[in-house]
Amino acid sequence: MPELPEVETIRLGLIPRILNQRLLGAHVRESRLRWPVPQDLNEKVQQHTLQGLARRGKYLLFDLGDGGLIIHLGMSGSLQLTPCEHPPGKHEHLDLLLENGQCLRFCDPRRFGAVLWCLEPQHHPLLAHLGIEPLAPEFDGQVIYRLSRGRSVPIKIFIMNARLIVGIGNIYANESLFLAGIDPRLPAGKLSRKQSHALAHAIQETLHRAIAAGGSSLRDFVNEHGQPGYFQQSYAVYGRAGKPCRVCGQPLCHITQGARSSFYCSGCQKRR
DNA sequence: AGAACCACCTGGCAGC
DNA sequence: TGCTGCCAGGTGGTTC
Repeated sequence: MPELPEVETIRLGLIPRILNQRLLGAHVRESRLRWPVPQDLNEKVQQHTLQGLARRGKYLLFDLGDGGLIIHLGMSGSLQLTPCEHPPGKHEHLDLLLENGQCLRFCDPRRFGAVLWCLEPQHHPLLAHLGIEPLAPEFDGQVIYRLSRGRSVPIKIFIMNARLIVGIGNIYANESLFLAGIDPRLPAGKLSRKQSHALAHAIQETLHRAIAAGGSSLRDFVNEHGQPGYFQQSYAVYGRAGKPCRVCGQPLCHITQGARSSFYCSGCQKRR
């Protein structure tokens, strides 16, 4: 599933290719996404110029000057630049038609994603309650320590809560906690200052590494060129239940937290 | 306010 | 080989 590094990779890849392009319209083939795609999307975007592409958490914000698009890739979404005449596949639900003859094609087999129009995307209700960006300079151990006081939820659930910290999905939550040497079951409020700093550092390190590697966390993820990413090959714990820890050799554990799989090493990751 | 749980969706895969 | 049924997972919403 596209996590923050994948979304950032897509954003960085698209910027030089679509910025300052005029939109000739939008072609919607399937409007039933997480929320319905606006019926009049074609009229909304027509003749607008793509002036910017920002990101908030995993939301991509396309600045069209007078309004903008909010796109979320959900769990299986991707965006590809492709010639307009290229026939769309089964799950390629909509095209944004560019003046250069290409289209930005939105594909999402599971339809958990979203394509919305908004006059002021930065102020959309969906973005209003989002927490701190883990890649922002002000994100550090002090922030984690302060946010986690008085909270009893397991630390893994805590770092995946987008109202507190945005963009950390299941895979990178598992990887970050391993790198920080923290047991995913540890109540957030029990985190020491030292652990908070280790965790902040581990989260940033994990995300930066994934972005540098081209960012991918799902077999069917493709970037804006249609190439698969390769970060999934270097997971330390995710999906490796029963296999030996790459650090200490102990078999890795698998538990369920908040209806999601957690993977950890009981030797390397401590509860205090 | 915080925590727990549910709904949405479909490709992929295990089991028969 | 083909069918059934379960799982994964981000996020907003509901319930406790």
